[in-house]
Amino acid sequence: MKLKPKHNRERYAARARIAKAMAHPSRLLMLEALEGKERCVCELTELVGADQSTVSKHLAVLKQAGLVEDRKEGVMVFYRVKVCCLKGFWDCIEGVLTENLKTQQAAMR
Amino acid sequence: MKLKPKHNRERYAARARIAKAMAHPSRLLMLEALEGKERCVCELTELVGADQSTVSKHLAVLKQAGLVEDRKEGVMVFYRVKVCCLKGFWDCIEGVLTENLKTQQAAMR
DNA sequence: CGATTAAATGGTAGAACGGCCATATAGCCA
DNA sequence: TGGCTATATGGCCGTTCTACCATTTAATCG
Repeated sequence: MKLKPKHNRERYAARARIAKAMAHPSRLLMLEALEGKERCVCELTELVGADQSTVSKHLAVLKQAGLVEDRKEGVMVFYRVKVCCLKGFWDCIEGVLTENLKTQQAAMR
Repeated sequence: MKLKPKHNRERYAARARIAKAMAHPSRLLMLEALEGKERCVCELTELVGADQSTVSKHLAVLKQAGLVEDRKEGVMVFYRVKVCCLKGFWDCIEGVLTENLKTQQAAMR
């Protein structure tokens, strides 16, 4: 029995949406900074070193993807990581980078 | 002691390059299809259902990121996954999707 | 209330992406 | 050699992304 292609397409589209949300240096940086420790937008803005509005929009992307959630406290908004599966992601990315380095070194000989 | 920000920036840029290479439905589909089984471009083209040139370019992206490698055999080119750490990636993505579904269902009440 | 501060939103310009078509390249075979 | 097939590449165009600036919104505090 063949799987329904429509469903598969939607499945990969959904996956891609998540991956896309992570596919930016600033967002990765924030994601890592937010693991196990919530931070306000002002702190993240300082960390990233971009305009506050830019950071706010990046956070909206992460939130929309379901990767982070926020909490309002007075004037400030604190963000934190919402999911618990990021380690696998980091390990994978690092694994690829390590692999690439190896390939690159092997190619130099 | 503070870490050098320049290096950190480059590190996150490198990570983002990998994540970006995966952040497309067709590329995710191919990546999964290529796990443990090499396939020619024609087969992948059929699988994805896009123009052959489009698929070829997607494959170039995956290759450039170091995620797949290729092997020429006669007129055909066979691609296969080059890294061994994709499981962590899939698990992470699926984890987020599951989490999102849960959140969504909880919100309906 | 008015001033101040944190964050979000709207607007916009430039860059990057993604699709297809047309074309080039390369290997195979008659 | 000429024709056929599998891939890759170049070009073009519409869409999306990303950054910043300007402005709005919301909460706090005189």
